[in-house]
Amino acid sequence: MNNLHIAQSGSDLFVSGIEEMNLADTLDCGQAFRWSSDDGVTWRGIAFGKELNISQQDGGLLFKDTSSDDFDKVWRRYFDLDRDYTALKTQISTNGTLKTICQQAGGIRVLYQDSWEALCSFIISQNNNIPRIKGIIERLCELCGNPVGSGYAFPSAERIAAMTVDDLAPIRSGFRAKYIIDAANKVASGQLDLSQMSSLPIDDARAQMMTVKGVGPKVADCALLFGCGRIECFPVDVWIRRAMSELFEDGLPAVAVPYAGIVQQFIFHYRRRSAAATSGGDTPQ
DNA sequence: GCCCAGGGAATCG
DNA sequence: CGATTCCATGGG
Repeated sequence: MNNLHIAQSGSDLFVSGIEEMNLADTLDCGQAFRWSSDDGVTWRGIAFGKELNISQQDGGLLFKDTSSDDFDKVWRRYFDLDRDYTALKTQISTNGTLKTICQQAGGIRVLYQDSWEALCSFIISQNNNIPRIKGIIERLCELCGNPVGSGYAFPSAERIAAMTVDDLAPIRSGFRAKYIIDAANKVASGQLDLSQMSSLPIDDARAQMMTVKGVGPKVADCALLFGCGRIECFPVDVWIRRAMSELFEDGLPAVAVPYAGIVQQFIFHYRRRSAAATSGGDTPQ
């Protein structure tokens, strides 16, 4: 088990007992698209309709202006703080290659995001690059999200369902606009019930997700992993396909299968980081 | 101009 | 079935 320690100091919350975590890697590895930082230490973002300023310092996480209520209801689960990543990494490190990956990319935690935001975000991600994905999502929030703090919340499915493809022109999402609208319509109408996705048999959940136009196996797995807590999902994109053929020709080692989604993030980050290191750092961040 | 980007739908043998 | 091609847009 984790030995999480939570201390209040004024209006801030300080959380320690998670020394193996790397906040910057976690927020900037391409699993969530609404976090930004000027210095790589302090991060600002909006999730579940709440703005957060957070930094990693003195061996812990500093949640600025955060009530223990918000921490318990939102951030504790969002940052997956009750999972013992140390034990997980020790277990999968019985494989030599995974041990190296854990050492170089094991600070990432899989964020538990809002299911609708995750579905919509990974629809936008298809055949796209991370900086542009962030831009499209930011414009979508500015276009029709509710104001929150210094920014805008991610718009609800109902709000987007009230719009047309032409209405989405300002966000410049290209051919993905029609997919966003279809997803919003199916979620807002109840035809796709995202609240069931955390408990449905995984093949049923995946099939449900794929009833949305523009949602195939990869986007479905990303939405299930990052938005519905389904860590058995292992989304395969171009980076993972490359990494797997280079590092694990016989597939994911059995010891990692129960945590496939978390290990996928480690591998994804490890592979992209090595690409950046060997190409002069000009690889997309 | 080219190629690629956290893919998927449509089309064609 | 598997293999191509097209899809919008922006950066390198």
